[in-house]
Amino acid sequence: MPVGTQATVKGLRNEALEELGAEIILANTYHLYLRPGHELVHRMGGLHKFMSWDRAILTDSGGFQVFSLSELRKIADEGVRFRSHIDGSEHLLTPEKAAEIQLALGSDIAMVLDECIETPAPRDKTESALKRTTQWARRARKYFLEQQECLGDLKQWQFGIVQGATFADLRRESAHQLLEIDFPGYAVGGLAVGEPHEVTCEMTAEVTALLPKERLRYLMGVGKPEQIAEYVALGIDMMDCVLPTRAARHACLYTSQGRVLIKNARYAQDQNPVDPNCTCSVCCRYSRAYLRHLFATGEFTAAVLATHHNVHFYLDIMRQIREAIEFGKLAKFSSEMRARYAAGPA
RNA sequence: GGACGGGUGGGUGAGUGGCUAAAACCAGCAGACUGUAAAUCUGCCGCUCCUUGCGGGCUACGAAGGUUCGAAUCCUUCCCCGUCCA
Repeated sequence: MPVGTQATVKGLRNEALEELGAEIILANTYHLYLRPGHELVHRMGGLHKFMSWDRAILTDSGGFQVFSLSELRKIADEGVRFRSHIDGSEHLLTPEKAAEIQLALGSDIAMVLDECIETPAPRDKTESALKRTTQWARRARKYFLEQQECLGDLKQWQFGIVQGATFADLRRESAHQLLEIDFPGYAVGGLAVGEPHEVTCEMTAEVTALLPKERLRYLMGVGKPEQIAEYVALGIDMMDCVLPTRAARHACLYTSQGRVLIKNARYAQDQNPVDPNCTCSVCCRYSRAYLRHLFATGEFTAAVLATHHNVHFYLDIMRQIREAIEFGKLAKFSSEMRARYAAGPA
């Protein structure tokens, strides 16, 4: 899932996303609540209409902002009190409020508010964050079901989020508690935020072992190209990551041959496409030398083209994974990807 | 011809006796980025040597001399550039 925090995937028009085959994108509750405001979006006919995107949208709850904006918020059992990073105003985000905002936005999948903490984290801190996340999930679910009752047939799905940092038993406990609450889909949160990749995999495996295969299992905020197939092999169905879009803006291109840091002087006269094996419209038309020049001169087309390529590359990885699964070759594909990226920049 | 002002590292531009191989910014080179406060952030950026150290040597603030223990900073002469006056 390409990430479009502010109701846009940075650097791409929706036409491009459609052409690239994106079926679902992410948007963010906290950010859209602050600006332009969920009520405004609701009045404009909902997020899909507002941003002119009729494919699926998943809205993150603001739980990640508990982690990333840690200096601007205070957590209590009631919810999270944020000081706006835009104008300093204070806002209380409760599990109910986060659900309400997402209902107003009208996303297809809403996430419950969770407390995402850094890893590694001490056990007592993890336990209290986990306890709170479960309580919040319960409250969010209750609110959501009441609204559903009250408003009739709601198409939106609500997902719970497993926490527990790097403690296997706490991860299992979290999963069990969420299963008890009963969600149509489950996410694994609070990973890839500091711990080694092997630990990310271990924790993911602990959780997917407990979550039902018939329901969607979503690993939040991952990953690097070479890690994606591994997560799928562990039972993950959905992922989102800012890496393809952010790295693109920072001149890092992902290719079939590894990373290409396109600003490097070595590409100044390179007439080859970014990735000779890529079929995206950027690789079909432009050279490495030209892309490097666009970055060197600070043209925003640089970011546009790079983002287009990277998102194509990521979505193509997913297409290849589906194909590999059909042919029973997922493990082989996964190890090939790891080998390709082991060497570092191409 | 005269009166002022000014010449600093690839660029812009601080510095007006020692803490200055010389601020800051830009350019250049390299790196990081994982539910986006990110078109962001970090490191290097005169040459050279080694035992790679808050190490040694050399060169450097228009040029050449001088004063001083010590000069980008003070003095002298010269050369450039800008503005104004004739």
